Amino acid sequence: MIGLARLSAPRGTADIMPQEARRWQELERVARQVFEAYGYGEVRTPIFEYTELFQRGIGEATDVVDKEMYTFRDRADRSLTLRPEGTAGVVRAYLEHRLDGAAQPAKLYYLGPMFRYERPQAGRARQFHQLGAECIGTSDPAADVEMIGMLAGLLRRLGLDGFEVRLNSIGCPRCRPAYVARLREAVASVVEQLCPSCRERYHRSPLRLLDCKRESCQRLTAGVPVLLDALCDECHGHFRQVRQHLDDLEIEYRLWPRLVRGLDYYTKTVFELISPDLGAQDALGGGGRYDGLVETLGGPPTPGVGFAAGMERILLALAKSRPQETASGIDAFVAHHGAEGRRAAVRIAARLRDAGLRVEIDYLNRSLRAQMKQADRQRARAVVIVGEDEAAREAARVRDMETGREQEVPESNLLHVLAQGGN
RNA sequence: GUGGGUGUAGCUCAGCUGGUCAGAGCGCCAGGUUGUGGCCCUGGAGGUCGUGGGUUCAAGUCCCAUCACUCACCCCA
Repeated sequence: MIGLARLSAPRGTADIMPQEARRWQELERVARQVFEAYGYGEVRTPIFEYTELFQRGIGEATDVVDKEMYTFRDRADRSLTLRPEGTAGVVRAYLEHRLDGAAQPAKLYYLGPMFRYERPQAGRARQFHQLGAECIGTSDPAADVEMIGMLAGLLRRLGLDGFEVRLNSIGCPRCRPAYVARLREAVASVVEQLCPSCRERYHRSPLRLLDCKRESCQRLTAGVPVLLDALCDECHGHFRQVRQHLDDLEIEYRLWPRLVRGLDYYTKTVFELISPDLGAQDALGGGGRYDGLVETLGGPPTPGVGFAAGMERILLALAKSRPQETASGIDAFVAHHGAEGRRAAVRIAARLRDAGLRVEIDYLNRSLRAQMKQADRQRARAVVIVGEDEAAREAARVRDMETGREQEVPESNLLHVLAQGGN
């Protein structure tokens, strides 16, 4: 029995206890509703995949693949990895189930745990949860906007509205290499003055030089060519249409020329939704277009676009922007006294529950006074009291906890009285 | 992986420069009310002072290590 003396959930994981779980259920319910409204169907893919899927899909040079994956070998020595994001698995399923041969585009959504080995902090955990959607098989700019609109709509529907939409285009394999070359050239003279991670980026993924948070780096790269000005005609046109659709839908956004993303598969449109209430990890969700991903994973050339949002972060932002709603109470508490009263109480509680009422009963044989206190704490609308006398008459006293009014009711009439919400 | 902060009762926290410092409030349980909640009063249960070493006559209190939590960097959801 090693380490069990401490008994705590592993670092970076958390239990979601009943009170909190209700908020999760509400989020899930609304999310499914929104997804269905947009014509998306749920897909449930495995929690783990072959490691290679993520290496190829997300990109070897990304931080996620390079140092954040939970990778292990199974008993047959296969390398498996707990999924660090949802898109790769969904695209894999799309290909495996030959959705490329079905009606296009395929519209899929998912919901569930993801895993990344990182140092936990506010809004960041090792096991966290994302909800997301993928629209595979169309390069229509309207699909890009559908993603942004769907996520923004979901957040607003939940009661969040302080978020900001940031938008950029990072081009395609036709225009990006030339830009990256120009960028490298422009930065070459100041490389030595950049922060250590930017010096690393300069070699591995120059685009990410653009969104370093350090002021010193920002200053050094201030005059660098702007990605948006370097797009090829196709990417430029696509981006123009994306903006047009956003305007048509009256979705406010800010152009964020330095927004790049940490996963290699993105092309053209990228976006993030930022919350002002979250601290350092302030992205509620983000996504973009990935026109090369399906092909990278072995399928036919197929465009796609998607997004993912952090469920913990949404809940966190919701908690900060909205006063805590009080949990609803139960319909009735059945209090009893004496052996016969207890028998009757057990029977009554079961019947009321069968009828769909939320009913509690004391199993600790406590004094009536203690049972009343318990009922009060659980915010019971009514208390059904059954003592020896009432049991003998096959009746019970019903006390309205709001008004304090009490009346004796025949057992056969209890459901009727309680269903009316008082007496 | 790097840096800062914090670890004392279920929760929020007091415990000054080492010597009744093991406490408070809330919560929980019971009683005050032989069968009746919210307010009030009384009592009770509950703590390896994160863990392991060390210094000292004496260590929540000082030192070292370690673990955990937390915030930030990095990265992202």
